[in-house]
Amino acid sequence: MQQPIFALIDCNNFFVSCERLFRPDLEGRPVVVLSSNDGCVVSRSNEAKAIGVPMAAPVFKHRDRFRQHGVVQFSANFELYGDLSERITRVLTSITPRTEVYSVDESFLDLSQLEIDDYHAWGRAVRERLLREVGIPVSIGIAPTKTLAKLASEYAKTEPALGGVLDLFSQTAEVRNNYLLKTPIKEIWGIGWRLAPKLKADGIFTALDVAQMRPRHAAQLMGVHGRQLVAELGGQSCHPLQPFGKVRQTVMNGRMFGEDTDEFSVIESAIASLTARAAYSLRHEGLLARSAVVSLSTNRFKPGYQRQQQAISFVTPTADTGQITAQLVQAVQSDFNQYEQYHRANILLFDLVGEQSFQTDLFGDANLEQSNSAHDRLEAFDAINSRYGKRTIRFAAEDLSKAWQPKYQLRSPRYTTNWQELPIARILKR
DNA sequence: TCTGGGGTCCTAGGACCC
DNA sequence: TCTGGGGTCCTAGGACCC
Repeated sequence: MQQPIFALIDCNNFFVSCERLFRPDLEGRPVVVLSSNDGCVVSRSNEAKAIGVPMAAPVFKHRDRFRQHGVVQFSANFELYGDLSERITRVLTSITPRTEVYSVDESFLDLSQLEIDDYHAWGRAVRERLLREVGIPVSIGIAPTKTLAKLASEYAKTEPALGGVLDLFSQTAEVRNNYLLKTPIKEIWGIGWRLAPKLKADGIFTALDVAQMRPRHAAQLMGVHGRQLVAELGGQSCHPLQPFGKVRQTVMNGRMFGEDTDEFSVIESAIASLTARAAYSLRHEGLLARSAVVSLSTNRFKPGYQRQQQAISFVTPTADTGQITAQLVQAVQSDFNQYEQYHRANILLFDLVGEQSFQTDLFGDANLEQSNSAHDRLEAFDAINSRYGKRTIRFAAEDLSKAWQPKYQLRSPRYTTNWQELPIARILKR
């Protein structure tokens, strides 16, 4: 088996870059994209980083700074970002099918089967092509392991002299070690805020220190991940390319409400809507759930924070929106307290099985006819929505109330996925 | 007043069994 | 009834990622 050669293609400030694609007037200005309810900063342009807006900053703490520097704000427009992400994936898979879509803005490619003389030049060409065909700038790191490719892409992003590409694969061990030496541990993929102080207490400060740890020692401090981390930083690959993605284990859907509520009908409406989305994901991927959890909570930043949670399991695995909603609403009702101000609802579907392979319960045969008719009904339901637009038909419970819906006051048009919101070009005669 | 959403994997500890 | 070792399964929580 040939050694893999990984390229990590990482979109620069992805959400902000998507917004700028349709607003070229925002080039050079500080821009941020905000999470649901316009609560936190989730993407920042370089100019926004430069004036000191931290990642995940709560917006209300930075209002003054935003005003002072004329920071342009957008509510997250995931439909737009998802569509542009797919366009990038299409280009990358045309380069090689050995592509793993790691997240909405990152993909790993295995280059070991391609004939490439000069990896840096290859990276530059891919970068140019994505800029030309999709319009999104990327950074590219190339290395013998995913962890090193990730590290390389960070330098490709921040050191302009590299032209957006860092090839650590073709470098000598000495050059590679120099990069490891100047990388603080918290920048390493897999070391977060809990492990970093623990390692520092042990005298480990740089990626090179980690690479030189005894594997046993690393395992003691960080569990099995530690051992893998030492190997990966040393150039020995532990995380193979997963071109077909990982099999999904759960479907989660949760929202903070636009405003807090003590009305059960509002909560019922939220659960119905969250379930509709989650169950659709199941059907879309040909999956059924055997179990679910639903939880309600009050605002965790207010005194008296409460969280209640109920688990249910289904007699027969299901992706039926109506059935799941009914059971979740019933479960939540038992603990509902009319004197609480609820702030958030979450649902989690798990114990997933493929719809082909699921085993019926003891009474499966008796239910078969019923379950087939439910299946046909949902198929028609999804077909209508796919043809005429999302939520063209929906369950009545979803519309009991809109009070829970998050606010997206600053959302840009869905330029590429909604006919009503296409950009309009005007040609001026002169 | 205002603090995101959606995931994965590992581990420690309890319950239960022989 | 108590004692001890060792195995399995389940669950809650921790840690990480984007």
